[in-house]
Amino acid sequence: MFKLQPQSGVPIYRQLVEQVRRLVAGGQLRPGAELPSVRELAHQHAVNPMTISKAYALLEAEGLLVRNRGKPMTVAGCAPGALPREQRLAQLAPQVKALVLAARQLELDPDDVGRLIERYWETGDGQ
Amino acid sequence: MFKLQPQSGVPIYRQLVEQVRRLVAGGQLRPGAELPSVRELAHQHAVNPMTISKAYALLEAEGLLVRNRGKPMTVAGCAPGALPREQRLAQLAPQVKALVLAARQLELDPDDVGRLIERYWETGDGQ
Amino acid sequence: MFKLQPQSGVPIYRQLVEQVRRLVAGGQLRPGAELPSVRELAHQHAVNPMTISKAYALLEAEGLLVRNRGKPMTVAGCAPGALPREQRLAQLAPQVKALVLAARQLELDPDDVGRLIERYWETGDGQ
Amino acid sequence: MFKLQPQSGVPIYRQLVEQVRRLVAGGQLRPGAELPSVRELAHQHAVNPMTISKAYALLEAEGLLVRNRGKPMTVAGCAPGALPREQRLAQLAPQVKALVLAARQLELDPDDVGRLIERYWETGDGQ
DNA sequence: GTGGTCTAGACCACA
DNA sequence: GTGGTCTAGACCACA
Repeated sequence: MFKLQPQSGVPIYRQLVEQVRRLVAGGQLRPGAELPSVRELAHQHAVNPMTISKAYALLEAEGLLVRNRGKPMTVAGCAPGALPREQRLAQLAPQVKALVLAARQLELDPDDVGRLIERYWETGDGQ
Repeated sequence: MFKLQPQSGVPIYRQLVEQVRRLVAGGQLRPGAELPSVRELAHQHAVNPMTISKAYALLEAEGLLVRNRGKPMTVAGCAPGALPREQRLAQLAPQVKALVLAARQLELDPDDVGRLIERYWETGDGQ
Repeated sequence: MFKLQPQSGVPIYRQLVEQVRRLVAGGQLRPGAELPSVRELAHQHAVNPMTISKAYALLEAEGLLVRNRGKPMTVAGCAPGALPREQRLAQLAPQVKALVLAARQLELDPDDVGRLIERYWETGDGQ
Repeated sequence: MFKLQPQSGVPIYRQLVEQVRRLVAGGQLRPGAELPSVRELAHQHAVNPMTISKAYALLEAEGLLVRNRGKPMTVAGCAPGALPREQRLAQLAPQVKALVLAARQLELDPDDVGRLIERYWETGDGQ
């Protein structure tokens, strides 16, 4: 469900926060849905439980997740369901801008990038 | 020449290192080309000079830049010139994979992403 | 400036969060004021730096404090300054209610409590 | 008879323990008096029975309550009856100190606090 | 079983 | 100097 890249420079807890936000925005995590337990995620990704816990705590403070004492955390009932496409596109903008910057610095053109995207889309094993 | 995003989570010095690498790989910075001074860059981006200095030091250790006493740093003469397209594409892969992951989590499709890329490409204001 | 009671049952980081909120609401910490460093506070109260850090992070998320890279955290410029007395009284309500409950269970009367309050007020060394 | 605040940061079982101690110290629960059943309390406060049970177990270990097979727990016959006022005041001290600290941080004065106490005393709905 | 709190300590980024 | 991130691991509160 989640893909974490410890090497990327982006803090792990932050990667997790962003992925949860996107899965909710995209409708793959609906209000009420249960999240994997802290321990389970920590074990799966060979990461310390506190790192996961920190991400969950931030998402709770944000109102996106709710804590259920003694039970798994869930997506908040009052969380916005899947967002309209426009807003989802907006959420992707920073990453797209960064990619465009990188591609231009590498003297590549939009078609190069488009082909790369298609290639990784199909395999789906993303990162 | 460079775009730094302090908010992105990626360390500033690391953003700078990667951008220099790309500009060299893409041929926009050719062997012998001069780089902006530490002080100038620091001032432009409202960043501590030591941060810039750290990036330059890493690039020097890597052999990509050379220090010239009393004069601006330059791209090393023995630096690989512009790389073949294949290698430049390979350098973009991690970012593309991350973008594909994000787009799929947002339930967007490749065309959505393609249109976004075209949009930001034209404006050219990178990030 | 702060008084932490590890024994009280209330998490330490939470005690700290509440005290900062009150000092800001009361005007003793004005916008722009610097807070003690994480290490200093941790050392003073014989507490782990991460515990202090967690409190500061929450207050930053709340918008009450701002981080200044490499420099001490400060009260946010846009933080509400000292609040009107009514709001400060409201902030005290939960504790007063709890105290009233406790006093009634102990079969004490309001004058008993009043005298206790005066006694501890004078010494000022509160807890 | 009891008021539990899950939000207060103080563990629920601990709130319950302290309230029983106070009701005994204040004479409202006399030796031999019956306590509500675990199940009943758990239901009333929407709390897991094990939480109530833990509080009762601690009070039993302390000698304040006794378990009666098949019948409700009771206040121990050998429990100290109502305590002298001095001791009851002493029991209130930590909370009063905490309140004084909070009030001073909020730049309130003893009269403000006194009026608040009177207000909540009358309504009697404690917390 | 669930998540929360705290410690001791390493190492990083930035000023 | 400042704060941030992460680990390994103990122990707590609650279901």
